[in-house]
Amino acid sequence: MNLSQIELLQVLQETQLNLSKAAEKMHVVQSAVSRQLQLFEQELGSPLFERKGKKLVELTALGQQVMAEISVITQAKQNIKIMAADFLDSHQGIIHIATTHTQAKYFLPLPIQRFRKKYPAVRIYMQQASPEQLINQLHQHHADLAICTEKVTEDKGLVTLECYKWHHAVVVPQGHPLAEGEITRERLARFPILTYSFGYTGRSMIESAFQKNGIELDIILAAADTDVIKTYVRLGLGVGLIAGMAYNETSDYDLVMRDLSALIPSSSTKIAYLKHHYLPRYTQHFIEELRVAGEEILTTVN
Amino acid sequence: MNLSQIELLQVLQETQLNLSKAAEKMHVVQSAVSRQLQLFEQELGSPLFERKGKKLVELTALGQQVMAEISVITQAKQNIKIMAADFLDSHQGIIHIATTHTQAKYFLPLPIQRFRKKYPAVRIYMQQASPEQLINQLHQHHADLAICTEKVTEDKGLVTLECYKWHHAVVVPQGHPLAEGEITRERLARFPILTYSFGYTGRSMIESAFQKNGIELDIILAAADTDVIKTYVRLGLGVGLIAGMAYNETSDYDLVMRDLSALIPSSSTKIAYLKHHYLPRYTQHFIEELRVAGEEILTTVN
DNA sequence: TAAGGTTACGGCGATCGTAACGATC
DNA sequence: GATCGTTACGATCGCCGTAACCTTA
Repeated sequence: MNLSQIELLQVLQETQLNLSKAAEKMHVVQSAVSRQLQLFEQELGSPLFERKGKKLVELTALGQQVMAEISVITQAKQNIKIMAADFLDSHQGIIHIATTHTQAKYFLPLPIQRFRKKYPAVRIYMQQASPEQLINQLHQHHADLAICTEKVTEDKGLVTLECYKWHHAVVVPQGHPLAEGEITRERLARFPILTYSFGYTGRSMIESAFQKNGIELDIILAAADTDVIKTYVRLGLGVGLIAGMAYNETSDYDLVMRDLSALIPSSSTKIAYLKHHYLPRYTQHFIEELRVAGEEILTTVN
Repeated sequence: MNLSQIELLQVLQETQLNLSKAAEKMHVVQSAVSRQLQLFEQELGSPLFERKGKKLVELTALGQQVMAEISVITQAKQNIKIMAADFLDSHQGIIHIATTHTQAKYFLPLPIQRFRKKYPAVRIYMQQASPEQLINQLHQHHADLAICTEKVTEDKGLVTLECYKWHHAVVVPQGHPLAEGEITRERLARFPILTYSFGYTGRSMIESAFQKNGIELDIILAAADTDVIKTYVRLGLGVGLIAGMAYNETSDYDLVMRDLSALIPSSSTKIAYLKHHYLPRYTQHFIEELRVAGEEILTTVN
């Protein structure tokens, strides 16, 4: 048993058990990985893969058990490298952030700007995806941190930190009936609604708030992206149900925002990362920066 | 980075950072391990050990962090081997049990005998030690299971399962005053006491039961071993305070046992093993056997 | 001077790459 | 015939062992 065999198994999983692709990923010829896999299985005494002809099609029962340990080893090995690099220079490195559009555009700019001032040599790579995909990104080591509102607390392999709480708001064009007067769930439900797609930015909170009261919303457009929602609100398609912090007084001067904290329970945006993933110091500081910015949102809103 | 370097670090810790001893343990010459350590430190970019001259004296801060991951890898690697062996033949293998004298002599014989009937090809290695040492044995991978009454629940790295509850008893020679009449804490405390050493077989329960009531015991002999206690009771040195199941009606016919469940709260014997240690099926069955035997003790006593 | 550690060098074996072949869609 | 995997063989590079040397109790 050696580490390249371990790595091979890890890569095989990422390539749907395709030896050729795995070989390519590992920068060796295909015959090499074929042999290494044979040697490893031989050493263990049982096959790790079910084969159909020569192709690997799935993991054996043993393979599944072993694969769990493989992940542990890969993670630990990774941690050692990160620790050492962090020890050498804790002001240099990369943070891979996976987040949703709303966070990327309306929450992250300030903390990232501040962080970059303190750590100019740390690169920040940001990728957008749906919350479900974010979690995948973490598990596949394509991201170090995920920042989002939905789903992350359910995954047992993740650590989640609360970042900030916020609530939804409705935006309408100036002169729209909802721009004035008290807003109730019933009144809101009379208009066509534009809001987030399932699984995005507190959509679940919207669902539960109205369903619990037996009111059905007429959602005529669902998008992952607040800007798309605003665009169609401006076109007069209906009222926009968006995250409060996604309203910008200057650029959205033509829209009226009305707070819905009384109607929809607050949502909570979290920071998530893999439980056994060592975070270098600069990443820990980045998280601090996020939480500070989160605190500020709380205080400015109140 | 490769697995033998990982193993080297692990072994170095077990040999108090002595390269020569580590080399011997790994069956290679000393110069080989010296070079491998250098290569590894070079790869990481920082030393893992503080050196005094050429000698390694302690871990650096980085070394400590890295060492934690090393243990994880070692454990995972071990697990893979165990899993594979278990998969090949789940009726063959070795169980290393670490336990105290009391358990080894008075509890384990029955379940071990039964287990051996079902798994004749599984070797059982048993070693006796104090509860503290037992925990060390687990951490150093010298034992798979620890069976004892004290301490194991405090260690965060261990899984503990309750095995059975029992209570203390007093043994005296026939004709001794305590052989008759009601036994109270006060009455008991008037006699010289022979019981277990600190940290052994429910000794902590004895302490707390009497201290809480402001009564001091005159413990004139403390042993790790029930048989030693009985021997001196027979010589008339005092009364023996032992675990109830350590009294055997036939072989101890010359002693009188009086139950103390009313005076000393019951003790609980546990099975402990390392949290991330994979247990082969036969070991899981062995644990089952222990718990069945534990159940039986409960029912026969009541 | 014994014990622990490093450095230099030659030899051996593990693992790789090339290449030809087999199977499956 | 394109994709995927296995087998054979020669070449290379990593790692070990021998051995000489350094350093500190």
